[in-house]
Amino acid sequence: MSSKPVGIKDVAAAAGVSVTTVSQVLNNVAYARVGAETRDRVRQAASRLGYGPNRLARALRTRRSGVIGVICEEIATVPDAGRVILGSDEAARRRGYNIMLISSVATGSDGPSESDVAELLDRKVDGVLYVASGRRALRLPTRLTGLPAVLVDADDVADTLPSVKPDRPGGVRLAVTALTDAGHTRVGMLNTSDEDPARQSTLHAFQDTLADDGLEFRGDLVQSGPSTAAGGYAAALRLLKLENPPTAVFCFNDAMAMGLYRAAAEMGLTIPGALSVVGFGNQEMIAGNLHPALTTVELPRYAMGARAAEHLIDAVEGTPGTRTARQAVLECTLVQRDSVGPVPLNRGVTPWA
Amino acid sequence: MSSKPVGIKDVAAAAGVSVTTVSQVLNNVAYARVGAETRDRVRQAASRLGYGPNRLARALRTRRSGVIGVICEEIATVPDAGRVILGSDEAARRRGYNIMLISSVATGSDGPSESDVAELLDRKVDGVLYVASGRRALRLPTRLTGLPAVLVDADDVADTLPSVKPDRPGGVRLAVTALTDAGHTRVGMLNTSDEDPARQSTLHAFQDTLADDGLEFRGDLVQSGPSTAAGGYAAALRLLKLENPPTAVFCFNDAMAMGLYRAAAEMGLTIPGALSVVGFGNQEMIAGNLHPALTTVELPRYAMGARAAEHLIDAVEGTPGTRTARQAVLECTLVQRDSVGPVPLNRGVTPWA
DNA sequence: ATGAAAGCGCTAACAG
DNA sequence: CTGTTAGCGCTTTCAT
Repeated sequence: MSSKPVGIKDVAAAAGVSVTTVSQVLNNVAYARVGAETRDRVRQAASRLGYGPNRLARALRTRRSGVIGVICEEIATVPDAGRVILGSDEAARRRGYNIMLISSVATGSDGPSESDVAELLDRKVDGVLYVASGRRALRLPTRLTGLPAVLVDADDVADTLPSVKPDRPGGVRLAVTALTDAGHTRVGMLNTSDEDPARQSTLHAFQDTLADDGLEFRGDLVQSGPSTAAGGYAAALRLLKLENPPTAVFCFNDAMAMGLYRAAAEMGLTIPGALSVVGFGNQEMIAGNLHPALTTVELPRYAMGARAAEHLIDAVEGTPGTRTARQAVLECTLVQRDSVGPVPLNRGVTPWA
Repeated sequence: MSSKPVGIKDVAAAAGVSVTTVSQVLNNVAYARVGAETRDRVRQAASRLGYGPNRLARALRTRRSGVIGVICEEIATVPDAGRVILGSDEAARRRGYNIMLISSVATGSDGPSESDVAELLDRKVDGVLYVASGRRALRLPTRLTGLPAVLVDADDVADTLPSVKPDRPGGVRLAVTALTDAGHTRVGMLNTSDEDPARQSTLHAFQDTLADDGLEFRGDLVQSGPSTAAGGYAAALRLLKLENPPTAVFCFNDAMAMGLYRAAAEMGLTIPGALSVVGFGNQEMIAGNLHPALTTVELPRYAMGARAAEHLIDAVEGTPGTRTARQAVLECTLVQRDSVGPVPLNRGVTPWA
């Protein structure tokens, strides 16, 4: 109630100079030629008064708000949406920007709605970050044209916007290799049967890794189901009841791995003694709480957010036309816990010994 | 690249009126007396040109930005932080506001840092929402004084700010009652042993509910451990190995319930056949994926965010001094799934029959 | 080496 | 009923 906002005039008065000088000193204007002693006086006055520039006024004048709009799909339901937001926020703030967050619902192949974008446009954001919930190709509002934008975990149909995504194939390679490195040669997979853009690519990466390791791919060793624990359980049962079941299983996600745990327990198979498993996604809630704790691969959510923000700000500040690399692909990491072990003695290359 | 931003002047020119008239029409200024025909002309021109007011300029002039700052602790690690943010965003946008998001780390009993608040102040937000990660009492930066603020799931030490929180005791009652309503009389509890503000209150609510249902409270029926699956497992083992174990268990959170599932499985106790369980928190990742699916109580995260935003905006727009109710307490809801059943035949009031 | 003044796009008195 | 004008707080030419 007490303190009225202190403006540039107050600082000028306190320092005994004009507002011009204050502005130039505080903004470190290159060509400004101000005496060293004056500079000090200004800076001291400013900090003594607790002066902070009114960013609204500055934005109006400079046509640069220092705000980036972040449109996030399904923020409430997507696991770890918070991580990418944290990444963008921290990267943005390091460069003097703040983020304006808009949550949206994902509808079909559409990207942000016209009205979401309109709000951001009216707020004069310097650029927009679109955080997708299901890595798919989307169509973008026409109004967005002209504003720098970058996509997180998605492409636009015109393939004209920069995007940053996780290296999913690399991630599955990490997962599968964790298994083969432990000596497993019969490795199975629990894939999703859902309509998911990652379904095919995950399977292919699985096959490729096997091939690179000189292992034969056997179609019956991949079973599918809905990507939930229940789906994983059912698929796992089919997998483990095979005449010649795998000694290790890679799962499409951690929830399916959770289902696999149950199937294994029911069949008296201990993990990792009789069966090794690795998941995907590193849902802490699942992976950290399963017993034994699940080895899985983590998507670089934080880095994706940070990198996207960096790209965006580069585009905002760079000469219009100096677009940087269109696509950034970030590495996943393997989170090693306790679900991978050596090949059980009575199983292995020669089945049922 | 093509369209230059259309301003109020363009609309005025297109409609053949002055900017004043445009402003008044578009803002529905009460006392403005403008002909109906003129209004139409203005509105049509505006929409034809795709005019949207420059919110920065408007804010500068009206001293109201229409932006609320949301400081969120631990956005990346707190489960469902996204839900409260979604709630505040949707509520805010319904009233023409947008949110500027700042993520912060939770440090001790401190609230938002001085610098986080300073950034928001410079941006001229109309108010701030502070979303805490661990419902504790916190100290607020002095600079915040004068700006409307509301706390989500926390109190300030001075107890001077409005806050909105979940009715945890009510939630516990819901959980325990689900058990007693099914006929259980020997109900146990898995409590956290962590330093957690909710530890005591959860226990008390448990006791109170039992008392209200005319049930005796027995200290040995509550076992504690770290609030993880591992902690829940260990505590559950102690509980179930009691000479006279409970037929139903209420858990501090869903992770501990997950541990209880494992303990029960190892001891050959089926859920809900031999043992009923209800969790707390509704972590979908756990509750929905356990088998059988876990009955648990859900915190009103979305509603908390929405309500907090409503409160805040009321305070922003209301006559300074017309503060509404200081505290809002929102109800939890029971999410019924498959982990609660009747009292097993061979157990019950008379133990070991 | 420093200051005066114009103006970013809008709203709100005040005139007509 | 509608138009003119003066700022909101800042940056930035242009004078001095």
